[in-house]
Amino acid sequence: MKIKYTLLHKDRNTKARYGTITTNYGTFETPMFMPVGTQATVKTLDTDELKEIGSAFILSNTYHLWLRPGEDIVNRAGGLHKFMNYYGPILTDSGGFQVFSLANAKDISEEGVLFKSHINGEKLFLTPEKSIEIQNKLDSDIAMSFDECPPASAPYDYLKKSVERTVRWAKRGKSVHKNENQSLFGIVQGGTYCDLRKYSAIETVKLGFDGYSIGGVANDGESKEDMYIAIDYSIPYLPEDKPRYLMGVGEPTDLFEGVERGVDMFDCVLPTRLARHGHAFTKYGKINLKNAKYKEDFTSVDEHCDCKCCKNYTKAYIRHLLIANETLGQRLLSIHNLRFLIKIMEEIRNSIKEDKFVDLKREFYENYKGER
RNA sequence: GGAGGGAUAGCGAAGUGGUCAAACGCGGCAGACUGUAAAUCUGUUCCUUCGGGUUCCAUGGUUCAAAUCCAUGUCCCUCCA
Repeated sequence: MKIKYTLLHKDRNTKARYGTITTNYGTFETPMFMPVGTQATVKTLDTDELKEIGSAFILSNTYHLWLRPGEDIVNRAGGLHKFMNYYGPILTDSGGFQVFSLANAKDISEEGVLFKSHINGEKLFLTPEKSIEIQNKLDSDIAMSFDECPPASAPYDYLKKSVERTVRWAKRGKSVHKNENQSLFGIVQGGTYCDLRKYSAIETVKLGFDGYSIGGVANDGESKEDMYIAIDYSIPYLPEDKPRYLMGVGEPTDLFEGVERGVDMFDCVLPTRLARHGHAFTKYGKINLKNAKYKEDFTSVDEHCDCKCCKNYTKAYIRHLLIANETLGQRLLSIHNLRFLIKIMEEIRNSIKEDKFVDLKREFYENYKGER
């Protein structure tokens, strides 16, 4: 079946909303944060651990799985869930972001995008139709339309052409989407331009998708303000009865800002990447566990956290693991950072239900400062 | 006892008359990271009141100039007896 979004409560003071998404793997509350598992794995975690920290949807990536191991292998394995042993909902990104992020993917035409494989340099051509076909075979619960994700610094004229083409790509992708067990989302682009966001949203919504994403907001040194503007320019044109997904975001404060503006779904590599690089989110801000000041700090990473890293280990131990290049350190911090964001979302949902989102946000910001 | 090789910044290791406060690696200290080409990348690492000061085992010497050449000493390594 397709996913079903149910709007259950609108916050009295902001555009924040509480709802549920029903999937083949159960019903999950929104707003939600989705861990990223590009290559059919949330780096360093196994699927039991994902369940333990309360993850619902996780992401995977069309481009990466297309290259390796290939969508046919995943398909013959019985689909992505079975292949990776994750029996929860999975969303696959279309490869659109890779058009932007891979240095070798520069040849963009109406037909599609010419990539040079980052693995072996092989020339590969990805089209909107191909992306959807691959995602059909991967058998994710939500497929994303193939979009171009240009940097916000791109000139207006380019962004305009790109947005128009992305709408045409969305239409082409939708026309070949056959998997009745899979939902399909459209993506709103348009940088920080009000008219482009409006055009992109209205035209994409006309095509009729199961949900709508706001893309191109976390690129290329773009400022926070630009991100918030892009959301504000897009949301008014999205239907209330479909989920809104802010792609590639974010930091703890970004989640609050997004929810406040009416976003239901978020994903970001940051919690896991920061973890692998030794950084942890805490109630009082981000900390770098590799810093010498934690050498003899025998307290937990975040005393307010209920994850197994914080319940069982000390900063000094985690630091030792990181410095000694032991992967357990990266694993434990990944678990913590993901749990931190997922727990924020739990608190956010509860606050919306009681119309206290503004209070929760204020309280969070009062505590969450820079480095501690 | 004989023959030879070596001692360079926290460690390893280049450099064999001036362009050397001394390559490079590791270690140390910090920073970046937002739909993951990312267990990655960047900066920094003798002292300094930022003018400069003091270094390449020690001492003495040659030279306008020495980590680099010479002498002596100390310590280390290899081989032969």
